Amino acid sequence: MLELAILGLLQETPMHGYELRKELATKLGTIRAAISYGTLYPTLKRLRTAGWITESESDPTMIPPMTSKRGRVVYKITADGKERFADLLAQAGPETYDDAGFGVHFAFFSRTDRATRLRILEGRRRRVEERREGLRDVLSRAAGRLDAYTLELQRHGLDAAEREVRWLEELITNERSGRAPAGTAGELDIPSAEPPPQRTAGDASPEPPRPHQDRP
Amino acid sequence: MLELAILGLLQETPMHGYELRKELATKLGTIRAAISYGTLYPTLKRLRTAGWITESESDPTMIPPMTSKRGRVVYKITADGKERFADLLAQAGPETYDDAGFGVHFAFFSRTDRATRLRILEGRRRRVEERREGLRDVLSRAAGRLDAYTLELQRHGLDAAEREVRWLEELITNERSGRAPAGTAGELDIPSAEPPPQRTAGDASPEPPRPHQDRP
DNA sequence: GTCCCGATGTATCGGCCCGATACATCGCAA
DNA sequence: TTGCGATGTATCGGGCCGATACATCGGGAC
Repeated sequence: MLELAILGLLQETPMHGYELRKELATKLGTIRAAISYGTLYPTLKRLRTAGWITESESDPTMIPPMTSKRGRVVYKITADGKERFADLLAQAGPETYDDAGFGVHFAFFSRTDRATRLRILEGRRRRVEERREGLRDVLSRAAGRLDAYTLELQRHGLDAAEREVRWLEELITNERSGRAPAGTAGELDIPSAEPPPQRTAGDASPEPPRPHQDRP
Repeated sequence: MLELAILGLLQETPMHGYELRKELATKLGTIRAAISYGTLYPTLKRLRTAGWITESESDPTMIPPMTSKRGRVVYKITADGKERFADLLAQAGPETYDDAGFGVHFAFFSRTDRATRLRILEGRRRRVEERREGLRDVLSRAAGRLDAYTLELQRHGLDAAEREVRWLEELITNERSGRAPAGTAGELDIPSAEPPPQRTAGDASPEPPRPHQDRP
């Protein structure tokens, strides 16, 4: 999951680790507070070994605020890396629908075609609905077995789940209303051995989402 | 964190692994869907090594639905384990206030004294408030730098954070109104080298929480 | 009758990710 | 000039996960 996020950010511009961490924190602020260096650097090494990115010493004269010759390593995405990024964006496994996975995918929706966006949104919705049903079951059937605090926790969780389903519903409606994407509401998971044509960048998402009513 | 949860459940009644996993799933349904066996069994082994629990082959004649002589291992908490559980419940580190840590602690609030409950509730509130402020900052200052989908994600996250703060506020008010716990609202983190007197079980939480308005 | 399937049950392995820690430099203010 | 906070790279032990393997039990399909 982190792999996808890193590739996505490096697609915009090359960066060194520290910078990357900060960008990651603001882009994924909802998902995780800040990525640990104990995660970041090993992951970067892994990506480098795989050939998705390159490491290089930064040219000291190019960085205005830093005149030093210290070892700042700048990471840059490769052509293979861009391909990999596109693959990861388009393909959706089970881990695409948990909190972290969905968040990362969603954060890069502006680089995802509408069909994939819908597929992921609906997959996530299904996941949250299941969670919601589970909580409802517990609250109705096992209510007597649990103490008041545990029940309160479940209630709060149920509330959050219901709210997220509604949010997803709005987003899905929005996506569809842009223009109906060929298929009707029936069959949503096309086998899709091939990811969509993948034009290099900045083609998708003509209209932005605005499903949230502004709170005063 | 899992350690606390296991000790807490085994305090109620001895269990074997499979059962434990199911109980864990219903008790912590909001926190994590279901604990992995790849986590559960190593953790149980760790707890056994530490002396907090004992493993024993179940007496086949005692289990009504199962007449077999198969190797079902029943885990039981020890006296040391109960002490350990009380310690973990009372002491709160930084990890007590993240999603998972807070959830587990909250789930066992009925076995926690009021002072500790308040301390944890307020610590969690502070944590969520920080998160909320961070999201507000991003939404106001860095709005231009981010695409519409990323912003929508932040908005949804901010909404959830605001909602949780309100929830915590209600819970805190509730706790306080039960009876004012000696100290005023000023100093909340007593050094507390010793956990509260620890009467073996079933003493805390005279009145249950009901901060949630019933939705129809 | 028997055959297979889903629930029950225990256990390991590779891998991701985290917090703690160590170390070094830069700009700035006391 | 001293020292502190931000910047910057990196490793280590350990928790937790998903995938996998293996075995038994009760019951329904055939």
